[in-house]
Amino acid sequence: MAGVRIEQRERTRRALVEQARALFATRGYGDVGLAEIVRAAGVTKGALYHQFEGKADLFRVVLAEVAAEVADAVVAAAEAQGDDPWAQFTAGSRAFLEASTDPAVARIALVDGPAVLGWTEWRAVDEATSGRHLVEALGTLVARGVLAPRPVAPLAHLLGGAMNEAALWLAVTDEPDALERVWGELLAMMEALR
Amino acid sequence: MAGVRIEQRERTRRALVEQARALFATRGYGDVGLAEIVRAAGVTKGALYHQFEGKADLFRVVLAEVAAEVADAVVAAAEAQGDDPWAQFTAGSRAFLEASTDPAVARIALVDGPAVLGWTEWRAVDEATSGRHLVEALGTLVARGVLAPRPVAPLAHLLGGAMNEAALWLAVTDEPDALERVWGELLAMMEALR
DNA sequence: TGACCGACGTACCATCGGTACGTCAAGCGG
DNA sequence: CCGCTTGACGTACCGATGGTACGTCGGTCA
Repeated sequence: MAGVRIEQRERTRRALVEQARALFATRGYGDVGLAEIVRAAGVTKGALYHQFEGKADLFRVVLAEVAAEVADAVVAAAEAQGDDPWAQFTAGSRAFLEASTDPAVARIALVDGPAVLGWTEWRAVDEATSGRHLVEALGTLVARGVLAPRPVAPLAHLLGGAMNEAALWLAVTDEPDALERVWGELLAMMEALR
Repeated sequence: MAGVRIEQRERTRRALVEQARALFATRGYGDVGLAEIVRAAGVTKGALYHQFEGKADLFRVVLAEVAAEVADAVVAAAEAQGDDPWAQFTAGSRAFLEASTDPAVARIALVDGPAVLGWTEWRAVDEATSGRHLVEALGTLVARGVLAPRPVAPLAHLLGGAMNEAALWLAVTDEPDALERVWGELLAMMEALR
């Protein structure tokens, strides 16, 4: 059978996640109540607490979705380059920067994420999505001799933090050429490591 | 006429800020209620709302205090060097990293700060404290020809973000030599800009 | 077909941040 | 020294919030 149960289940989960994502993105986790979320999704609090463990758990799912989309953009950009690891690295970084510049992404993934889930759990989500690709890219660069041998993990933290902060700045600034200026500096910073 | 009024005023403000800071540092802004804060400070909610505009305003004062202390540590470390601008730059950066590695500082200044006040206002606090010194240090490095002429603002964002992320990692990790490893990578990153 | 279970709505609760208002003493002009 | 003002604070209370208990109804399956 088609499974009316799981179909219904998935429909309410999708509605809750989508509406919660839209509300969290525009007004932030703290300023959005469950009543508003369930009203927008067309269900009740009973449905929400049946599908999720609570407000924070719903946010966790939203964050995972956002992070996965960003990671997909990074992978797509990297794969669009040939098999030049340096080009893949820079293209992936630029894709991350552009994707995270979306205010909705920045708000959920970079501002509320660490505060709601705690930094450690937030870091685990990042490590499972975009962060992993950054570590892998740096690893292959070292393995191929493009980068001098060095500990990859700390460098990934530094570069990731730099890109996160840059994305947050780009998300709120209104200078039209800000992205290119930041990207220029970031690229120079990465080139200097070569 | 010592001013019993302003003395009393300052005493309750100090008590509230100190207790709030301790509680926010250990359990985070969201998990600490006003009732607990005023109980620890030995006053009531009436006193809190007489001295502050609300919970977020109290947090704002706590954050300003923490940020000022970090900035003081940065300035002290930089001034301990002679008038070598590069030594001042690196010493200040290292002092920032060490100060922000304190879990209490990291939690308040780096995790909850942006979420509670919003990223823009949080950035303004940083810009008024540690961030300002970073921009100034980079400015003099460019002016003295130590660094090639380049836009300072984006670079400050990138370096500041890198150090923030590094501090957060150091605040939760238990590797004993993590600080030296991260510092080594950060120093290499900064040296590469020379 | 009847027992079971997953999905969900309703009613309710404790607690939270925030407000209104009363009280009391310090300050201050006369 | 007196009386009025005002700042500092406590008490009682409010609406809203996240979370829970429980009832119901329809799909599922032996």
